[in-house]
Formats: sequence, C-alpha cells, structure tokens
Amino acid sequence: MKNTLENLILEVLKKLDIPACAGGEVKDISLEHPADLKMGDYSTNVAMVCAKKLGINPKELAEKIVEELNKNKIKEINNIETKNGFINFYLSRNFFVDSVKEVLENKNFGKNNLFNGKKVMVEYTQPNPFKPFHIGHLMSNAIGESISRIVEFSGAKIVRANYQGDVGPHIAKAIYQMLKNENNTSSVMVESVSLVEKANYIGNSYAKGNDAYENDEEAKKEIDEINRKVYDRSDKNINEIYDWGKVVTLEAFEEIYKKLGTNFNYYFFESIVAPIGLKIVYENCDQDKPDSVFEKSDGAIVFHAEKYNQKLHTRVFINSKGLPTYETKELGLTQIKFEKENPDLSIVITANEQEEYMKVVSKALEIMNPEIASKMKHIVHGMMRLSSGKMSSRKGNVITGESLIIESCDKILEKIKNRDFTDEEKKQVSNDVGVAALKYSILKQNIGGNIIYDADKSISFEGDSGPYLQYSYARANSILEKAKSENILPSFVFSRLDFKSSKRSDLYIFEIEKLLYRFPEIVERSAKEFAPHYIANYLVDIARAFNTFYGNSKIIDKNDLMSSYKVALTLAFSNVMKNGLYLLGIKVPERM
RNA sequence: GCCCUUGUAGUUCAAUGGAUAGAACGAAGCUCUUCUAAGGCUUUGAUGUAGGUUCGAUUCCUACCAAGGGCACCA
Repeated sequence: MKNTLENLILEVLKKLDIPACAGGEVKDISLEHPADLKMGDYSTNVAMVCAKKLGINPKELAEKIVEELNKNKIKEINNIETKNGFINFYLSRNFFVDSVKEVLENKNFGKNNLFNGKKVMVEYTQPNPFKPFHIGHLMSNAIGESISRIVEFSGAKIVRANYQGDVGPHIAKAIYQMLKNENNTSSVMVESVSLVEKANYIGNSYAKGNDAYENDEEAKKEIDEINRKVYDRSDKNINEIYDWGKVVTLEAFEEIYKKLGTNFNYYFFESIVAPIGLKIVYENCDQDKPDSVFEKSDGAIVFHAEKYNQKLHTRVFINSKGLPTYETKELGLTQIKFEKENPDLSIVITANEQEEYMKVVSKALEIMNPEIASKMKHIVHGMMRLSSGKMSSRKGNVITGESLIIESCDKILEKIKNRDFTDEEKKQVSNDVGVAALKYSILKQNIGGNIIYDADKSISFEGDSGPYLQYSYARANSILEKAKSENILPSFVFSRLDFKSSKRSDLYIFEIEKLLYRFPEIVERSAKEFAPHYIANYLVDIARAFNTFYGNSKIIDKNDLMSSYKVALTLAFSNVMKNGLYLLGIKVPERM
C-alpha cells in the first residue's frame, strides 16, 4: 500500500513538472502513519519539502497535488485532503476488510524478508558456573530470546549460543569457601539434596569467597593458588568439587532456561576458548615488527587501541602471569563461532558495562581479520536496578534472577487459586504469566537504558504489563469458543456495509482494523533496529483497542448481522496477539 | 581529567526532524442480573539549563548541569 501511494505521488509530481522532487533525490520526503488516527491512515510532507525547494507557498502546492491525486483515485483510497501542508490519505472500508481477511488467511502474516537467506548467531544470557543466575542474566536472556525470534521471523536462520566462564577467579572463590566448610559441602554432595539447594549452596559459597578475597589477605593467596590448580587440574580434591559443581550449576541453569523458553544450540566455555585466544594474541605479538598488533608492557601483553582511535584505551590481553583475560577469550570465542557456523551476522548481547571493552576487542579484531569484524554486532542493554534500597549484597540477601521468577509466579498462583483449574493447569498458567510479567517489564522499554525494577509494581499486573496482554488474548479466546458453540462463524459478508464513522461502536472497530494491518511494519522495524520494545508497545495499543471494543459492545449476538464480522475481527486480533507475544518470548495461555 | 550512555507528567516508560508530546501506575469519580472487573469510561499533569541549525527540534550540533558505566593485568 505504501509503495502504491508513493508511486501515485511521484506521478503527480512529474505531471506538475516539479523535477527537483519527482526524481526522488530529496531524502526528506516521507510517507508515514500519522500519530493521530484523525489525520488519516497515511500522511506525507511532500508539499512542504518541495515548496521549500521551489520557494512557493506549501499550502497552495499541497492543494494542487491533492487536486491531481483526486483525478485518478484508486479504490483503496476513500479520501485525500490537506491540512497544515500535510497531505493525508484516508483508506476505504474495502482496504481494511481485505487486510483483516489477510490476517486470517495468510499464515505468515507479520513476517518480512529482511534477513532472508542469512544465518545469524545470537549469543546471550552468559551465566557463569558456580555463580548465581542473577538479574542481569535474566535481562540478557529475555532480550536475546526476543531478538532471536524477531530476526528469525524476518527470514534468518538463527543459531542460539551461550558463553560461560568455567575457569577463572570466581570458581576459585566458590571452591575456597566450599573447602573451608568441608562438612557442609560433603553433606550437600549427595543424591537426596535437591538441585535448587545444591545450586544455592554453591552460589552462597561464591558470595562468601568473594568477600574473603577482598577483605582477607591470607584468603586471597589461597584463592589464587586454587585458581592455578583449577587451570592445571593438579589437585584431586579440588577436581572433585569442581566437576561436581560445574554439572550442578549447569543443570540448574537448564531448569531456568526451560521456564524461560530458551533452547541453545551451542554452549561455549572459557576453558575451550582461552587457548585459542592465547594463540591468536601470541601470533600477533612481535616486538621487532613496527606493525605488531599486541605489545609487551610491564610483563603483560596489551593492545594500544588509542593508536587507532583516540577515543579508545589500552587493555591487557594476557596478564603478567601468562593467563588470558576476558579480551583474549573473546577473540578465541569469535574465531570458534566462525569456524563452526560461519554466520553472516554474529550478535553478542551483554550489559552496557562491557561496551567499552568490546570496542577495544573489536578494534583489535578489525586489524587482524576485518571480514569477521564487520560481521560482529554488540548489542548492549542497561542494568536492572531495584527501586527500593532493600537489596544488599553485603547482607547476603541478594535477589537472584531465579528468586524473581519464583516470586512472580507465586503471586500469580495466589491470584488464580480460586479458579476452576486443575493443579497442573494452575502450575502451568502461573509459570507462563509470572515469566511474562518479568519479560514484559524488561522488553517494554528501549533496551539501552537502565531498568528500575519495582517489585511491588511488577506484582500488580494492571495496565501496561505482560499479564494484561495475555489476559486480553484469553478473553478473545473465550469469545471465540463461545462463538463456535453458538455456531457463529467468522465471516466478511456484512463487513463492508452499514458502518458509520459517527457511530461510536463502529469507531472501536475501525481502531482495531487500523492497528491490525500495521503489524508487519512494526515487526520489520523491530528487526531492523533490533528493538523488541516497538512490538511490546504495539501490542499494548492493540490490546487496549480490543478491550475497549470488548467492553463497549456485544460481540456474540444472534440478532446482530454484524456479529460474524466481529468474530472475524476477534480472531484476527487473537492471531496477531499470539504472534506478537511469541516474538517477545512470551507464552499465551488459552485460559487464565 | 578523558571516553561512552541517559535526562520527558508525582513515579515508570513511549514518540522513523512533523500536526494538539502518547501510555501505564498513583490520585478523584463512574461501571459487573450481559461474552473472564487482571477489564472499560471520565478528570488530573511533563520535554534538565543556555545557545545554534531548520519552514518545523523531545529528536541533530555546541556548552553547561545532573545520573549511570568505563578508563592495565576481574568478567
């Protein structure tokens, strides 16, 4: 539709002999949906832009253009008018009814081909064994999963990857603490203890070990020693705890992924990636050559990124003990990704605290392997902070990602306890809705900014929330079932008649129609910008339109000729809502 | 000190350089003998400061102020 209108406008410009604009070389011309539905369905500023070039009155030019446009109006256009220099197009009932029809008939409604034939690898979540699954991992997971689905919906083949630190100081800290509490540790390392308890024990050990590392010189020495032993596997006792703890924490993570709805294709580990990175760095470090990428400095091997871009800074790639840092591991990781899958685009999603490091790593990569570097994309998200000061890591009452999920799900369970569900259904619904509440609160806003998480607010599921969207879907679904039982089938027979723009109940219908056909554009924009929040905001808009319609008119009514079309509209809404929520990684309960 | 990001109703967030800056929460009022009230309908209120570019700036540029992050052997 947009292309059709653009062509019509171009033709008119040619006719009016406005060559400066007719050639299309003016970039400022836009054709878009106006914010206000009263301003029509499409709107263009072409008259204002051209008038400026020609030095004439924009309003007069707009009127001339409208006059020409009206000479051969196509059937999808109802009316064209001009206001304040804008030219507004009003589409006809035919167009809207056909677009609702398309939602029902086209199984691929909403898809686009932005990434057709491309393979895209997305790395996200990245929790570390021996550490708790914290809130940041939850954010990365929600964002990564949603971006994966959106890009997949846009034609790409998606490869989901997770990257985990199975070596390094954090492991040594946890093991140090577990060795100290040997009795407790051995009592946890038995079959009868649940996975959750085991994982909690390890997570708490890490927190205490970390504390000791920072405040106790003796402990620091011991931990450094354990760290070395973890690398070279020279201590039988440590190996035993390490192997056990790694399996336990990874299994606990799998339980969380299951709840969140993620399936990874690859798990990359730092222990595998580190030697590859070391090799790359050593191969590109030669003091005798003036163009050596890496240089020795104070016993470490560093990269002077500021040489290439003064906004960047120097970073250590291999420390003075010969151990690789995060930067070097990242180089190894990237190489392995391209060896295994050779993606057209490789996305890494992390918190924004890693943005500056990544720029340096990416500059080093660019010098050594520009082709791969050009296919890398780093997407950063903000940090989740709690609105109340209740959380304190020192007191040990850290809120983990997992505890947030559990808290949220429990609240839902409480809310639906009197509903007519089996225990199994209750469990399923409370899980789906609880997870939706969290995911939505992460995805509804631009991913770059910090999120202020208010536990109390996320528990109240009103208004702008995941459960609100699910609830709207469940209501629609319940209508569709009732329609089926009363034998009112979706139909378009009376959809083109008897609608009046002056009738309120009809206005509610128009609003849903006007939002429905925009869904594919919204998805495409989300894919182009890797920004799920456009979809989240759109879904709230359409849910609100549907709920208004629902609250103010009766849909199932045997005496109403329009009832079958209203059912068709309800079905179209439920399809779009279902697809939209899928793209956010949110499940849709049929009842709730 | 340098670099990056962010400043929008009381609060949490929207707004591809466009029209009267949208929602939600909160607050006040109304609404279930009718398809799920986790709903619907009213009312209330905002672009950090100072310049610049533009027919038009929340959006782009400059300075300042404020918040967050990063600046060598943690990730």
